[in-house]
Amino acid sequence: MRIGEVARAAGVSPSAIRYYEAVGIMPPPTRRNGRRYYESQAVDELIVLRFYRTAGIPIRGLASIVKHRPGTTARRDVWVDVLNARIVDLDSWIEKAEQTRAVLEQSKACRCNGKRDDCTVLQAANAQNALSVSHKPIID
Amino acid sequence: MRIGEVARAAGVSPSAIRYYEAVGIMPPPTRRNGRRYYESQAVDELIVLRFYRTAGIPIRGLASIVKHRPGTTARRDVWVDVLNARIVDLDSWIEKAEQTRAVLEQSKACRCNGKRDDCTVLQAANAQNALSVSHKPIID
DNA sequence: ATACAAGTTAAAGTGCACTTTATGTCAAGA
DNA sequence: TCTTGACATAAAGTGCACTTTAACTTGTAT
Repeated sequence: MRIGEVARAAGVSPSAIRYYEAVGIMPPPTRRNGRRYYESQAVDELIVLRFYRTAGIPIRGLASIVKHRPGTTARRDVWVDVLNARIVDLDSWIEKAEQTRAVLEQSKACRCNGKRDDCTVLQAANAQNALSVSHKPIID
Repeated sequence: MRIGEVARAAGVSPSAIRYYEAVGIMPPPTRRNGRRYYESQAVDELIVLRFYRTAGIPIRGLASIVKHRPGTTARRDVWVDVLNARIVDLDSWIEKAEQTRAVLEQSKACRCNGKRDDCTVLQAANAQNALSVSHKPIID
C-alpha cells in the first residue's frame, strides 16, 4: 500500500505519517522509486498511534510507548507504567476541570455592580487562583 | 502603582500585562514619563482575567466577556451566555476525558503478543477513534 | 504522447499566549 | 555623580504537532 491508502485507512493525513516517520515513531517503510510502500500492518500501527494521541499522550511520550507496545520485543511493565502515568494525569485533570466548572457556575450569580466585596467573580477568582496547580492540556 | 507591583499583587508577569493591553483586554492606564501607572482596581481586573484564563477561556473570548462583566456598563445576559458556553464545553470535555481514561485502563490488560485479533489496544483504538468528536483543550 | 493524480523533499507557515532579547530611558539612593 | 533597578519598545523566539508550499518525479489512463 502507498501512503495515501494507508492514510485513508487509518484516518490520518499523509503528511502526518511522514512527520511520524521523521520523528521516529513510525518505522521507515520499504521504498520503490523513492515512494513509500507499507505492509497492511502499518494501518494498525497508525490507528494505535492516533488513539494514543487522542488520549493526549504527546509525541515525545510516544517514542518510548511505541517501543514497548505488546507484540514487539517489549517490556510490558514499561508500557504499563507509561499508561498509568497518563491515567494519573487524566484523573487530576478531570478533578481540576470539575472544580473549574463549579466555580464558573457559581460566579454566574454575581450581582456586585462594581462593589468589590460583593463580587462573586472576584471571590471565585481568588479561590481558584489560590489552588491553581499548573495543568497542561491532556487531550486536544 | 507601577506595573511591577501590580503584576506581583495579581500573580501575573509584567510582560503578560503589556500583552493584555496590546490585545485589548486590559485598558491602557495613565502614563507619567512614559511609565504605566495603575489604580489598585487594576489588580482585581487582572485576578479576574487570570481566573478566566485558568478556566480555559481563550484570549479571543475574553474580549467580549470583559466588556460585559458585572460592574461595568454591562449586559449581564451576554456575559452569562459566554460563561454558559464555556461550561458546556467543559462538560463535554470532562465526558470525553472520562471515556479516554476508561479505554486507557482497559487497554492495559492487552496480552496480544502480536496477534491482531487479541490486541486490546487496537480494539480500544478503533472504538475510541470511531467516536472521536474533535475537542480542543479547555484548560492549560 | 500527454495529461493527471499521487508521490517526493526541504523549508516555511500556523495558532496560541506569552516570553525573551536588544536597546534605550528614568528616578532615586550612596 | 554614578550606579542600580525598574521601566519602555519592537521584534523575534518558544513549544507543540502538524500543515502548507514550492518545485520536482513517477505511474497510469486516454
